Amino acid sequence: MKVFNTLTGKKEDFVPLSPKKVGIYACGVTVYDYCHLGHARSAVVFDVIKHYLRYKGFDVKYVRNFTDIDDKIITRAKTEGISASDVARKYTAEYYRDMDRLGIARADVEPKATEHIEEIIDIVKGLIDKGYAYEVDGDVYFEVDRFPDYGKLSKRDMTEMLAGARVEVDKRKRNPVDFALWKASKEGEPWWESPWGKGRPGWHIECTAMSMKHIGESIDIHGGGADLIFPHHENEIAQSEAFTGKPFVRYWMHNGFITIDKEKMSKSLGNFFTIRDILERYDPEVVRFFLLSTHYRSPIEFSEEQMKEAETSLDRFYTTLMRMNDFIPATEPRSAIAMDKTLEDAISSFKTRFESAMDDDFNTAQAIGHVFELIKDINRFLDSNPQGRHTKALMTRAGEMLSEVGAVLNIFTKTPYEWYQSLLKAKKIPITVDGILKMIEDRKQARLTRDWQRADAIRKELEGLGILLEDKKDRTDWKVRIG
RNA sequence: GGCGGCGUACCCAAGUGGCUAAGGGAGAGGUCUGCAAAACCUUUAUGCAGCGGUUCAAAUCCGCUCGCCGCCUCCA
Repeated sequence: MKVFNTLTGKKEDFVPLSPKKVGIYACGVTVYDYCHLGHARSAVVFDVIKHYLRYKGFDVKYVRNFTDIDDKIITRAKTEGISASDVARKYTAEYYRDMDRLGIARADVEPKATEHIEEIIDIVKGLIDKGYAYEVDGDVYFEVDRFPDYGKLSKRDMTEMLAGARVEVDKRKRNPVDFALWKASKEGEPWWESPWGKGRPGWHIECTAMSMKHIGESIDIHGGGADLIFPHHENEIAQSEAFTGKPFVRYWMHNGFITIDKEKMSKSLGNFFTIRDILERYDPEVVRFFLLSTHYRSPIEFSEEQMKEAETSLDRFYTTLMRMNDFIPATEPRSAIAMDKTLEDAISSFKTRFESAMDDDFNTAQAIGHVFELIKDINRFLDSNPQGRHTKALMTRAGEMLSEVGAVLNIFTKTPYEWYQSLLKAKKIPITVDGILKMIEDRKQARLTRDWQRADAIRKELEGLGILLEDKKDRTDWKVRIG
């Protein structure tokens, strides 16, 4: 397995610290507002990575944190007129609401900064004792000059950074790039007792404390959005390695951004869509498919058109699945045996192809491509009008394989019926399944009497609502129109 | 200004040294169908931003140029 490591800038063989065990720490969210699509991408990507590592037989411990104390939370508390902890509680609940709807499973541990104040204080103390940090007026700063490797992740030189620094220089810092480990609390702000007085943790230190507590001093994979590389992850390395003297992370993994009109989707630009906005219009599976149809490190352009294409692709998948399902119960076990060497080969090699795509730095885009190659082979085979026990076995095998792969990617997991039902809901189509079935029945009567005009009128009426009918040999199926 | 990334067909998107450049969408033609839809078949890049170079061999490596984006401030 190869994994792209931000630290070395290369794809490397994946070798965990202890064989068959993997510790992953992914930076979660600061709970001060609703999550947008960018948060969804990170969550989906690391969720799939976790699933795939388990699929490969690793014993995975996946930790995803919440930053529940921070400047932005405090600011938000003021504007909403509630306490900082209420802000954190509220948006943590909203986070779960969105992620649950997106089908993102809970991490094994979901630690919160405020539940690790003791550990944080211990590390800050340790860093002061070791001479890596200093206290000024109740604030504690990490002294970047004391850590020669500083900049190794984001590949920057401290002296150059100073030249281009847009940061306002805090005179109390020994070096403008020094960053806060602990902040003295101002009047009215939340605080915890510490050796340096009342205060709260800085942003970066919580991840050091929580990853060490829940995984260990060295972890296999640490991930997050690419915007966390600097300063957040750079600072984490400095703190953690200064504190333990050990390498902090073996593989740093960062997902790319979502863009709109080629620009990064972000709060500050205001060009973002919240997860719930998008789920108003699209099925969660469509969102996941959209996010996985591009490699995790590349930027993804968000647009209605892209979402429609994702929906269309999924529809192709489920249409084929419906054909496969149709076939299975309809077959008489005694009828002639049909063989299709091409399909057999495609099925046999499918898992290998899927795995080699995923082994190559979790290339979900290619893996999905392989799924559609198989879909094409299945359709071709089904078009050849096969019969018999052997065919049935092939379809069953193909179906099992698709659902196994689907479980890893967390797409392709519905039944076709569930897919159309949820499209009905996502597109807010004003007719129930029973209503549709009733009209199909009426049309069937019309067709029996060869009343084509009436039959076509019913088809038209449903089409107006966004429902398409497909006449099969023995019945009529309905679908939701895409686009 | 420093650092990093990207530029593959009409659109999206894999592929990073060697068989016919995956897959999806869109378009055109066809098969099938009461009509449709779906599916399938054919078709749409002798070429991978441009120009040079390395190599028996490059979309893939190197250099330059152009264009776009990101990070350097909170950010997934």
